[in-house]
Amino acid sequence: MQELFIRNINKYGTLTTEEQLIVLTFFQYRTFRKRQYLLQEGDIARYETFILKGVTRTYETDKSGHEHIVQFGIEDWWVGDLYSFLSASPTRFNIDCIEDTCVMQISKNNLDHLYERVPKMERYFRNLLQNAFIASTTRVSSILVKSATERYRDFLEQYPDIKQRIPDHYIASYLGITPQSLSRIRTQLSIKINRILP
Amino acid sequence: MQELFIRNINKYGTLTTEEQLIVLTFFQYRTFRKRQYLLQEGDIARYETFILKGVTRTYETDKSGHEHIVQFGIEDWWVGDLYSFLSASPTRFNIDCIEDTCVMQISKNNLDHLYERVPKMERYFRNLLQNAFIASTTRVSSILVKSATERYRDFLEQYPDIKQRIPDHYIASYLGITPQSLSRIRTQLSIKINRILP
DNA sequence: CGAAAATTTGACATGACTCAACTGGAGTGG
DNA sequence: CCACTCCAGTTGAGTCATGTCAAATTTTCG
Repeated sequence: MQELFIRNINKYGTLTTEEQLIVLTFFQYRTFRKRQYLLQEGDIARYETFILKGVTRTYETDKSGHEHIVQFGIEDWWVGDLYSFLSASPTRFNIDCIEDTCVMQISKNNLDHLYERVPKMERYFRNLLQNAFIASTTRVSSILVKSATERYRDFLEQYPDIKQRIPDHYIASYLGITPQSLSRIRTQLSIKINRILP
Repeated sequence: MQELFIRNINKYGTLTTEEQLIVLTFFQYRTFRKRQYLLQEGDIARYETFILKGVTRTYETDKSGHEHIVQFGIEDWWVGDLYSFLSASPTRFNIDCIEDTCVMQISKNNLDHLYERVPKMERYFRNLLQNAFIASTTRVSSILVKSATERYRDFLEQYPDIKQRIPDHYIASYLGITPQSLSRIRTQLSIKINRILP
């Protein structure tokens, strides 16, 4: 399964077989059960995490106790709290698994060493961060600019396959609305569809 | 003024004097007037931009014609549309100047060459992107989790000096609310303050 | 099968928006 | 330098989208 990881790295500059082996020694393979935490509010994020298989949710709890999902993680994607990881300060996020999940993890120390040992990885992470930043910017713009209905449609389009793997109330939380509102949006949309396909 | 730029780069691994000179050859110094566009919707973002002096706003126009500010740019910060820049596709953002603004700009070609010529810059941009990504994640979380009033207070705290330089209705747009709502929030807050300091 | 969780639905409350009018200050042209 | 315009900011009234609370229904999973 770890070849998914190597393939991901090779997207941004191919590693030699030897480099691949070196890189892997800096990572730790781990598995998590459904509902298990990868990270809990107040912890320091000791690892950055690449998902080989499974789904995670990164969420924050507001002062009235409601959860807000900031990001989903799926195969071939990184999750973590970069701020906590880099500054060794307590995180305000929780990350847990929606499915049983297999990951590769790297510690701050190992990451620092990895950059020295395999300089190509500097470029890999730069590219990764470019994509993550672009995705995050798109998310900001989408929350500001679009209606809940549009955001839901975009979500379905962007993750057509993920729909079956994530309960609706999590999607609602990600969209920034209540499960009740999402339910109403869905009936609205299906009414429209039924007008065309009766 | 350009020493601000060099100092910024040196935050993440010091350049030799020679490297500094090389780096500068890849950049272009430019000035923009207040209200002038750095980038317009539909353009391809040819440059990434470091602000030496001035203030910019990056905004998007929704289908009913309302503007939504995604980011402000001030001294010592980068602005641009990274997606458009990297993919050479038309941008959906506008960037214009709130004050007369001086910048350093680099093209995609020059940036690619720069990485080869001065590999340290790879690390600089990685670190830059880390910070940008963290900032963007914080913004997402803040929009999802906090009320408009809280976000306004956070904004004032985060940019205490910027308040005088940015009209309120831009701040409202950045917060994702109308100028009217912000005005009401402000009177609410001043009422509360006056109760303590009558 | 049965308990717990997820989803839907209804009634009502509320925060934010729209539209519109008014105020005051900044900038411009005669 | 003043008069005028224009734009930002404020305020009020009414509306609407979304939230809250509560309950019914459906689905999931031990």
